[in-house]
Amino acid sequence: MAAATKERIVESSAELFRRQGYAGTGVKQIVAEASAPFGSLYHFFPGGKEQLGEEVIRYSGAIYGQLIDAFFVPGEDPVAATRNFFTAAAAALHESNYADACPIATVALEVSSTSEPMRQACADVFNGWIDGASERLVQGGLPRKRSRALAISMIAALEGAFVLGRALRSTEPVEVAGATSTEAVREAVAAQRARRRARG
Amino acid sequence: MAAATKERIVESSAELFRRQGYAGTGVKQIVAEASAPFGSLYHFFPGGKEQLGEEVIRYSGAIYGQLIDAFFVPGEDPVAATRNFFTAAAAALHESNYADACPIATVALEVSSTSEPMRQACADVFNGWIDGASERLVQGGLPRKRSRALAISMIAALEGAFVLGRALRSTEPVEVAGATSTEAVREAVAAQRARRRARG
DNA sequence: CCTCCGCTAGATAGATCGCTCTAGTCGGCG
DNA sequence: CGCCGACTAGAGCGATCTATCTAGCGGAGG
Repeated sequence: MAAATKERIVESSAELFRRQGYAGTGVKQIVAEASAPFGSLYHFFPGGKEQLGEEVIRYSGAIYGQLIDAFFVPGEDPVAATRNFFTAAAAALHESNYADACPIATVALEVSSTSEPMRQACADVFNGWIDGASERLVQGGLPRKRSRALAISMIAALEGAFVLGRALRSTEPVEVAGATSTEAVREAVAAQRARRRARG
Repeated sequence: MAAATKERIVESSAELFRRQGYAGTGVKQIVAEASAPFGSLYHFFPGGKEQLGEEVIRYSGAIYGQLIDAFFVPGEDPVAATRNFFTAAAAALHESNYADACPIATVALEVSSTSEPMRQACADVFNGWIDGASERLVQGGLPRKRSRALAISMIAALEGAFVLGRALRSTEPVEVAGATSTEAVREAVAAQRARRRARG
């Protein structure tokens, strides 16, 4: 089926955008990487490169969101989940030779002031991640407000650690951010337990 | 003097790169924004756009490093410094209509896998920030190792919060990351005080 | 079988890219 | 003054950019 071509275009774009950004990737390079005919790109994405960019953001965002969900399993220890998540992120960064970090951060920074539809797509993805992680922490027994703050802190720490890690070619920032985030979750859990005990 | 032209080119480039990235900014746009003759760009930067990019990274990095230093004054409370720094960052983000966040993060992500000299420039800048902030925390009474971890966590938290904040058009991530970082510094200071008391 | 249409295929347009080149201006110095 | 080097000024090169256009392939439905 021909839909496979569209999928290949999206996947190749996702990989290229992640490594070299949106503006730094040409449509010719995309179709070459995807082994797709040039005309197909404009057949599936009549809105051109910008529409492709938006769909790639949402696609990559959904994949990475599932990855987050895979670590923060309801009912299991959120402290261990946080630690494991950052450890896995550090390993993936290292194994890809510091190329594959966040799939949308590069594009997000590029387009936040230049393309409203793409910026909106990034915002939707980030909000999805925040809400998802937050929900899992709530299920882990933390108060809603505290969970949201932790989720934002955690995602911000990861994104920033990726920025530093890619430039420094080191996993240290991811490891350090992971330790700090894990500690923050541990304290939140402890504080909540203490509150429950006090209440009875 | 003619050096003023070079300075205008660097400053205009810094602003454009920060908002739309390196690949998304053309040299024609740079000289137009700087009101500089086109030929001057290649007179001052014979290495072309890449050399300009590298110098802009180092220039912007130095400016922002001074900003960090201005908040973390030796002898003053590092907890308050952290809080004030993030508060100021949130205000700057809001006032620039979510355009001016980190001056080099966008470029750092773009070039980390595509230009070794520019990637190295970003690494040098980040290392400078980390060492600078770390040194200030040491002067504030914290152990060296703990200071480095805090500095990395703080800078990563800020960078990530900028990524989220620009896309979401909200200062919430910066505020939340600031609160988390401030709390981490507060705990480190408290722990160090306790250690000192125990030792006598 | 034939027609229709989703899709493939790529040539090509028109603009823009980074960059080179020559010509010219200007101030300072011998 | 005469000269020289630093800088200005922009035309223009080849390459590459995004996007459009026409032409044709090939399977499904009438």
